[in-house]
Amino acid sequence: MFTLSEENYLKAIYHLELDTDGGVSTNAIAEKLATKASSVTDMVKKLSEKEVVLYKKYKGVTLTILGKTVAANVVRKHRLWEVFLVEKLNFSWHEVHEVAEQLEHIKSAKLINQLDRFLGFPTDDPHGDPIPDKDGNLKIVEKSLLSTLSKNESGICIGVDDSSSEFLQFLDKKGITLGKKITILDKEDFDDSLSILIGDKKLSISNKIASNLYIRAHTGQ
Amino acid sequence: MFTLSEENYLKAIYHLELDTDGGVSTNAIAEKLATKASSVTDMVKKLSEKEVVLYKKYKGVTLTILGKTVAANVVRKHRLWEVFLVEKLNFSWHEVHEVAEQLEHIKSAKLINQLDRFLGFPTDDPHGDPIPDKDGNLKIVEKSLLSTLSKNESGICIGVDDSSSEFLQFLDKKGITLGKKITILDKEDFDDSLSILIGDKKLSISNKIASNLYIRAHTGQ
DNA sequence: TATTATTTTTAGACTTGTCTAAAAATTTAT
DNA sequence: ATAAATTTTTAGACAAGTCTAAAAATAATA
Repeated sequence: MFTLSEENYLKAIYHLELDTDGGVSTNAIAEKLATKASSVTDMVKKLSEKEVVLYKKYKGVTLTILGKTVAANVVRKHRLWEVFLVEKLNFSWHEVHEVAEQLEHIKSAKLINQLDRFLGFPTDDPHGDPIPDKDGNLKIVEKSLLSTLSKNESGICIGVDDSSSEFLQFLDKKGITLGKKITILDKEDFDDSLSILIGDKKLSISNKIASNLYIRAHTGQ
Repeated sequence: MFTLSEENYLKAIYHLELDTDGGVSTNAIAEKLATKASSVTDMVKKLSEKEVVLYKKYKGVTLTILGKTVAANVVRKHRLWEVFLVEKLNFSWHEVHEVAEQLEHIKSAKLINQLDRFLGFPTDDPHGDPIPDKDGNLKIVEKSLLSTLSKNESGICIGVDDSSSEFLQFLDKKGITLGKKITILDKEDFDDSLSILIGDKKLSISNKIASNLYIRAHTGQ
């Protein structure tokens, strides 16, 4: 069994490994968890003894198969609870993270299995992130950043990169939600801003926004 | 804000105060929390500084108004989650306690308000215990132990005193559930066992069982 | 490649919540 | 009312998880 703190470290390493090649650095973990590198070193030694990470001094950290399974399960719980909060308790997508951070540590296999069923076995959380299955496997979806599309290309908005409360509330204000079709009307060379069509509305967005929106290519018309 | 441990102490004191007159003893708290009296002394000093309990050395502990509010809120959360588990996730009443012990510590006012609404503002948990309202007030219901009824009296089963998994599973096996009408057919002087009619079934139960079942007097035929 | 800068680890300390063992207070019983 | 038994508190220790400051290793640069 793992403590709350251990679970948080495993989750952080899990997320960092997804966009790092090779081991994850002590500093990276410290930054993600808003803690100190020295604390990370201590914890990583403990996790290594528990055989959930591989650790060689000064050489970074990687999850073992076991560690990956544990971490994915925490992520699974986090995302299932987020779905619950939005679908059943009328939370907005920008309000769910903080509460899910707590709920993800509740220990009960039955609870999470029944919750999964109750929610209709969802595959994605409210931010468009995939929910790991019981074995920790992630569905991989072909996705591109909106900023990489060319003029006249279009696609379906399927996720966000930055899921901070501020960004999500900004999207709400602009009417940008998951599932909507977005078409690039124009790209401005000067500042890389975009003119887009979303639903039936025309909108101008900065490159920073476009670099935080994931799009699934819209095949056919 | 209170730590998980502090919340558990407050809850224990809250429950103990309900059936104790005067302050609650250090030993009683220790027993309820399966800890040592010396640990209780330490914690009680801390709670006293936080002004949630009144404490005089060797004289026992009582909750302040603030402490009572905090404790009642934890109990409220515990019982609302129990309703959720039974009503929405198909848990049996003997399975909910352990999970609710974890869920009761999740901190989010919106979560608990929305959960309450989602469940239809329930007034009782699956064991028949009342759910404190937002201000911590408990509905008081006139109830008697089944063992105190006389021959030919009857009432509705509305709760249990012992809510251990073992007892609840025993009740399941015998078909004794909340809401059922129970009539005393006979009382045996020798061992104080009872012959009862529950629904359309005749049953013989020991005094120990009857001393753990709460009954609401059934006025009128 | 020698030197500087950065990253990582170690050493020692602190907090929270717990424990054991012994001392002090209270209660019970003779 | 004094002695014995019980309860409660104190004192000191420990584990988990964190921190700061200093030392060691690695990486970057001149």
